[in-house]
Amino acid sequence: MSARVARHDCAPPWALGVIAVKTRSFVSARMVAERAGVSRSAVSRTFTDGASVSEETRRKVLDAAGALGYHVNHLARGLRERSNIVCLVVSNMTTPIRARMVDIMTRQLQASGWITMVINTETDTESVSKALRQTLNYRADATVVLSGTPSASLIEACLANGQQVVLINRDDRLKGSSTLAVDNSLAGREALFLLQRAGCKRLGLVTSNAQTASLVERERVFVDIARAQGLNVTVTMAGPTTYESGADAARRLFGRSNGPDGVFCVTDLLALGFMDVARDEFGLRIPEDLCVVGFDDIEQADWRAYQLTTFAQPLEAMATHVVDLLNDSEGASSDRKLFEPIPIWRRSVRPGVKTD
Amino acid sequence: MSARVARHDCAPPWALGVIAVKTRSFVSARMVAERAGVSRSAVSRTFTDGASVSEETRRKVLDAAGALGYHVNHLARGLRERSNIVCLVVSNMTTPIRARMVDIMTRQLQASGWITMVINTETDTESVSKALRQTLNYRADATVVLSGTPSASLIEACLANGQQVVLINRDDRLKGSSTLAVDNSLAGREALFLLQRAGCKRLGLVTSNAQTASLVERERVFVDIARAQGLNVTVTMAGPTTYESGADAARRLFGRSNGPDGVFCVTDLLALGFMDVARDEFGLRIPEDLCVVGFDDIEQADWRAYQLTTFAQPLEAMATHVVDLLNDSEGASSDRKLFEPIPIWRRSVRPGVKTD
DNA sequence: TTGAAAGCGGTACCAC
DNA sequence: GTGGTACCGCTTTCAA
Repeated sequence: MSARVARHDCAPPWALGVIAVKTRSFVSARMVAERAGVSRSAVSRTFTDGASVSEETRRKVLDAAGALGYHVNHLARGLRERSNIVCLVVSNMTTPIRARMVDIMTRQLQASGWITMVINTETDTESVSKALRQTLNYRADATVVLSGTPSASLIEACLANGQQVVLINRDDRLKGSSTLAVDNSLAGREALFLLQRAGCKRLGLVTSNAQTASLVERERVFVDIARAQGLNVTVTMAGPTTYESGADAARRLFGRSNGPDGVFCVTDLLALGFMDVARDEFGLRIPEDLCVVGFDDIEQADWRAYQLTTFAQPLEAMATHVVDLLNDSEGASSDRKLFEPIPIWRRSVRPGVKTD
Repeated sequence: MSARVARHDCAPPWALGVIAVKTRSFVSARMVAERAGVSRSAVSRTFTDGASVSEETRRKVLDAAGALGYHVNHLARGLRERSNIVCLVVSNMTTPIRARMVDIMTRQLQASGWITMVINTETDTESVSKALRQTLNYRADATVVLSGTPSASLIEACLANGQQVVLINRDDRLKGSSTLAVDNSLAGREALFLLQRAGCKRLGLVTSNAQTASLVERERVFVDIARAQGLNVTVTMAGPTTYESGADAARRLFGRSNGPDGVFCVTDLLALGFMDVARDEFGLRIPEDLCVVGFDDIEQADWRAYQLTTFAQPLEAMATHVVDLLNDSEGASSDRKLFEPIPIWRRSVRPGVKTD
């Protein structure tokens, strides 16, 4: 691990009154008790919710605590009870959608009294494993996996240790873990519908090589339904789930004759890169010559340069559900909840010719 | 706080061998010791770096630990020694630049053996206070403030409790805390130089109402130097540090006659909104009619729709410095390190007429 | 090398 | 209501 050496290079707490120089180290309940002239138990009770302390004692304790700068040690508390720690496992944190997920999750967890340990992982299993072990080391009460691909065995270790495990937008549906996901097939179906209604004839689909369950599902449904209707779909997979991959996809698709006039990009980031190249390098007008649908509704999709029609994930609702799950703990552990993506209408798809 | 009730609603560990049903709760060293037929001390030593265990014992312990799924309890360990926890205080996490900071910081901290607790705060002092108290509750060894405005008194509480405190890009230079910042005056100066070299005559500056030390400094230097040269600068402050504010700023600046032809936006996000409106709503060509310089070098600045000339913060180097600071702990606690922003040349500023 | 025992900071249970 | 005590899980002397 780390190569740090420093230990308690400072006066022990009980030397406090004597030395009084640069105290260092944390204040303990014992110190507060001494100063307040009460027992440690009294101090503990003062800071415990269902207490039973006289107003008098309470005040003395609070005064002493304030003067000393006392803070209850949750590490010690977590020794007997729950640690109140939630581990958030996430990869690709800089992606706008992921950043928002982390933002919303941490915010809601915090508001509900949890403390969040963020484990930032590469997508590969190895680094997730290392990370998850930390989860266990710190006795997290729960692990929430936003992304990355943890090995089933490790998740099982978390479960075996009594942790709650919540998987978001992933397929591995392990016994004992809760899963929440966005209804990707709905998005795929709806995307196709939007493009068809706009009168698009030559359909394209742009995806990444990440091949996440979510991505694959969106693609599958879009393509299947289209083909069932006798429509061909040109599928392009240009690289990771990035702006650049979207740009590359556009070059491939329009580099040959007869490019598509309606494209579903399984991610906004792909869509934005795709749009830029379609316009700049191939002179296509959006939505006149080309309609584009994305997924995620990242902030940039609303920027004037794009105005991308897309689907929003109900992130706040999803986070609320996670928090509820954790707070219940008993409540229906091994379930799967599906959230409906919300279509966001902007200008990258033509208004559509009503045919009713 | 939270309203959760559940306690150890499960068989005690020592019932394991007997009941063997849905074990739950964490495995302890004692259980490993029993199974391995050694003392608890032996188990502890096996997992301590400078151990002194016979190969035989070690193997027995590791076998038992593996079978039981044992993980050292860092909470208990942190009771006597350092907790190895670092608190990362951050606000506005969805902002691209902030997301990257969090990403890089967590990654490097992790790599160096630290575990990161993320405290997501509104920018207001109150919520930061609440958050920082958590820091103390969990006995974090250090607190790293990426953004938000913690009250000086709380920071002092952290310091008094022996925490290391590192402030990034903030001005509050408290005794005992380390500060790292980007050289904002250099950026302001350089931005002005770029615009002048491009032949811009009517200068503008777009900032936000956040009035961070960093933002103020960039503005101050840009404006001061320009005025010292007899050039006037129109300063616009449209709202928070967002894309929309940049857009609004453009509307204000170009809504009247004789708008600027060279603008320094103190943040990329402002710059991108500014560019979109300048082009779409006022028909200005960039860089022919209008030159724009930003700051941060967020990913979007490199997108084809923008190609913004800007300054990058050397985030990796900064994170490395933070980690070094934490690992040293002794090393020059109360210092301030300045990092040079790196100019990134793109196409939002004209090549510039050399005049040498 | 090993095991026993003390202590880290709290909370819960116990009499008083 | 209050203080004493046991115990949470670990590391660390200290003898053996």
